[in-house]
Amino acid sequence: MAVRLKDIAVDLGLSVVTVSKVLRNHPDIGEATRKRVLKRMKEVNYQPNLAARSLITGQTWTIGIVVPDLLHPFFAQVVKEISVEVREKGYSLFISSSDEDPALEQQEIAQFLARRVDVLMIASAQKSLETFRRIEEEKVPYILFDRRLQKLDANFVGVDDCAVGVLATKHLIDQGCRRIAHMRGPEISTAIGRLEGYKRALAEGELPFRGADVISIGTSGDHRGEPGGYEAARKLLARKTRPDGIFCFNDPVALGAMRAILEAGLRIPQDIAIVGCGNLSYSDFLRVPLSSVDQGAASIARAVAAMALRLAHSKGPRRVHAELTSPRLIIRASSLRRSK
Amino acid sequence: MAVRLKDIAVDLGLSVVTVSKVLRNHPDIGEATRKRVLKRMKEVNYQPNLAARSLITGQTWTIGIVVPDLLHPFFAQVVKEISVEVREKGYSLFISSSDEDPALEQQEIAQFLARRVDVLMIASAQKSLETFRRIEEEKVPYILFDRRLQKLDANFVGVDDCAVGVLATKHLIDQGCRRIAHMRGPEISTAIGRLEGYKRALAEGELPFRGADVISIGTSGDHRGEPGGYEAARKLLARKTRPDGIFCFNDPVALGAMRAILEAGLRIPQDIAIVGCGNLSYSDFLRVPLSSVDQGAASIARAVAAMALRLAHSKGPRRVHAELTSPRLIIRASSLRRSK
DNA sequence: TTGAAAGCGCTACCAA
DNA sequence: TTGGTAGCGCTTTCAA
Repeated sequence: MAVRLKDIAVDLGLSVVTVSKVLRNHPDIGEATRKRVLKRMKEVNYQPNLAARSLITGQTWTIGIVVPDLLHPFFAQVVKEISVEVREKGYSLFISSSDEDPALEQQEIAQFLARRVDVLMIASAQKSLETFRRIEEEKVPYILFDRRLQKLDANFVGVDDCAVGVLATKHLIDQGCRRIAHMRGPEISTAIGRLEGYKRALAEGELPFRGADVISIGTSGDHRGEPGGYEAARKLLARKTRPDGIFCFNDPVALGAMRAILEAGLRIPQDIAIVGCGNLSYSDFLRVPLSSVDQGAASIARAVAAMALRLAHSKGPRRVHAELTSPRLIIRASSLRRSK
Repeated sequence: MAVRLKDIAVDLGLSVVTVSKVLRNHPDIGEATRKRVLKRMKEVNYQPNLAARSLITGQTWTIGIVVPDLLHPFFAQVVKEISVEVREKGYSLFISSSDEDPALEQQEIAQFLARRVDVLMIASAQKSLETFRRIEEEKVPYILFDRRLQKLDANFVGVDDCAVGVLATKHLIDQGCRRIAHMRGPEISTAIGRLEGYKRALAEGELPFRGADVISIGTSGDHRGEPGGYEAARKLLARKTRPDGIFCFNDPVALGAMRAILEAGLRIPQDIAIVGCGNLSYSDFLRVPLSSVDQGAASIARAVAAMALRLAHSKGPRRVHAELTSPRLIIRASSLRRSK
């Protein structure tokens, strides 16, 4: 049905090989022949069958990306930017949203491996290394982004989560907060890093670290965090001494916390200052505009894409590489207690 | 490098054909042989080379989806849900975010056609029919969603945009608004339909339609609409008589409008009531929680996926089919002037 | 500069 | 029930 190399070859009285060479810009082809072939290709709107090509070359010019939740603006933006970057180089992008389910994620990765993607990009919900060992067996290069696994020495691109925690917490200290709580995320690297940064900033600010001031918002996905933040804040407010600042794992959690605080008749930031993370698109328009640490989705995406293209073209064993990007604090009303 | 059918066949002293038949659950295979083969496949973790299979069968088990902006929550959700639906049936999803650029979109569609996707799903930014004629030439089934083109008789799934306009406008009338403005979107079917619904609701409510009350927010992408809404509202407010209700093409536009209105010292909804469309995730947490028409992204996604699976499996010429889903109004403070 | 032959990994068809 | 043969559309190698 579709036009094949052979059809063009027959039309022009040439061999398939010659036409194939023109297609791939092979140098030893006469100028006249090349022009004739290209002209004919245009005329019949020839599209090479990429499956046939892949079968021989072993390259598919496809990349697979797995994110825990495409609805999360951070991941949506990363995927969008990556799609632009790799398209320019002729790659197509397979997408999968794993819904934070390790089993589903594993299944999708297996699917992508079966499709012989040239590179895999994964913001993983895995707890074990099994899946990655499998990928390594297949010798398909892969890049983790946003989240990494302890004990797994793999390519990685993500924000410096410890710096996120420091930035947010130090800012709250600068704003005069003296009892800062932290609503931490689940047991993944991002939450662990941000907690680490929180502790470090407290230490630098000579404030005591109290284990009770760290409250967990459960194990469900990121953007499901609003109810989690609400519950956590209610618990904090029920205590004898309440915090005067809260660093929230992410923005949805911060929204939930804000809701509970406002409901309790307290003021933000005067009674409790809030900083989130993620810099949600519409943070400016909230009841109290939300201060937030921006992870720089665009620069992460660019770094992932660049690394992927490097990996796709390099042959043989590759050295593992990790890239940390710098977060940026966006100060809004929810944490601004002092005019400068 | 990777395990092939042939390797398994040799290991077990069988022919490639027999192993291939086991792989595909072909009936005429002895139970004993089948078990041996399956066992070995597990052992060596066999993954069939899908490119080789596609080359013969002509099916790739891939679907291509093109959206104008993946960062837009509506499209992110649609893609996410579709990815879940089609994955269950063994399909993988190619994604592309066209950035509302018809040329880029066309290029990506061409890429997907070259990859011989089994179905295409497009929320299109095209103005002309050329691209679609090309797709039809290739006989690849395609589905438009969210937006459709006049004069193009194609498969379509989307919300009933006229109903969106009616729902929003009628609600404003019910809330006592008597001079309702409409901030309309660019020249695409969604904006045209919503405007149509606006007019219809006015007529039903026996309110006059005034051309001047329809104000355009420019041609840039959906989510870029906040500045557009702000500008449009400023213009409306500068007039001698201002509206007491505004139906906005989408939520970002509504946010912009709200900003301008609050800045001008007016109250929402007492002075001006607002209804948007899209039901942004965090509408509840806005300065004034925003009433909005929900397009039902999930049900649109399911309908698109179901239609795609039908098309992928049906042979020969297919009848074109259009499916309209019903919008739902989510009432929040921005339009609630009367308690019931 | 051009092309014949071989083959990528798999499936379709038909014979044993 | 099993398997030989042919071939999907293309690239690779090497000879002309």
